[in-house]
Amino acid sequence: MRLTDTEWQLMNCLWEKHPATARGIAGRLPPQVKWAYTTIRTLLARLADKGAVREYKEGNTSLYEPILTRENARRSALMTLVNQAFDGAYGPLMHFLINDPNLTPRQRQALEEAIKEQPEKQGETENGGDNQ
Amino acid sequence: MRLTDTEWQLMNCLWEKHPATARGIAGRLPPQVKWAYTTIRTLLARLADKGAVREYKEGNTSLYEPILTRENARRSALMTLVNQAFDGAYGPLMHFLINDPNLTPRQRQALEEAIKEQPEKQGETENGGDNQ
DNA sequence: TGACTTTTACTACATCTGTAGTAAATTATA
DNA sequence: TATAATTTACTACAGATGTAGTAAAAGTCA
Repeated sequence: MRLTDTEWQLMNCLWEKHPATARGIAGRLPPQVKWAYTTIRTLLARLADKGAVREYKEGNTSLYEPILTRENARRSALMTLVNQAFDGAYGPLMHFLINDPNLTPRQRQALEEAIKEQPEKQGETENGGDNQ
Repeated sequence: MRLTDTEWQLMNCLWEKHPATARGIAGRLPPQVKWAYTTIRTLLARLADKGAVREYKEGNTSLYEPILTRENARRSALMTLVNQAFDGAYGPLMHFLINDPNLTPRQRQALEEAIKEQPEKQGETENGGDNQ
């Protein structure tokens, strides 16, 4: 399951608190995000189409609930990144992380330890059952 | 600079060897990827538009060369991921990594060390000058 | 109950992405 | 130097994404 930028924003709100109404989500979006109410509805409908959320009615009002877990969404986003940008292996990703300038020396050292025994080509597992 | 899926494929070829012709790139794409020659040209033109590659002529033939570095492309892809999926902080990402089932116990242990002194909210730096 | 406010159900529309096709110009080749 | 193969320069077009708008139905409140 791939999420778009806007879908991540909504899902982040939903994971934080659910079930939620469109209005409720609107209230918990980051302050810079100023979407029309109908925009939020449109995006939620698309998420429901994809099977990432479930929509049900309470009286006349729609409530939304995540089906896709945060865990799984993260896993597949990370796999996508690793596959496209890091040769499909965690090793290069970790190498990259240890060169990040805002790591502390101790963190860097610990990461180096982790990489030492990195087997070849981890993370090449091609999206098999990443949903739910 | 954001790259799309197809753009990553081309850039990966270009970083590996450049300058390169469209035909040459076609030859170095992964075998499952079977794009028409003109598709590759279209994508390269879009990359040139974005300023990710430079296109120049050798006689009648176009040669391409990356302008965006692999390093920077990786950095910004990682930042995007961290921002949208991991609360804008490396900590949760690392937590996630240590729970990956195909880590060795020693790696896991080393990563745990790295996380211990994780400062709050790293990686929240909002895409400021991530190009070039 | 009449007048707002909210919600729903649809529709809209520009841009971006994936994936070419065509015609004309250039280059290689028999 | 015809003919074939390659490259260029443009155009095309469907599906995904971002971002709403409108009209009608339902709910709320004076």
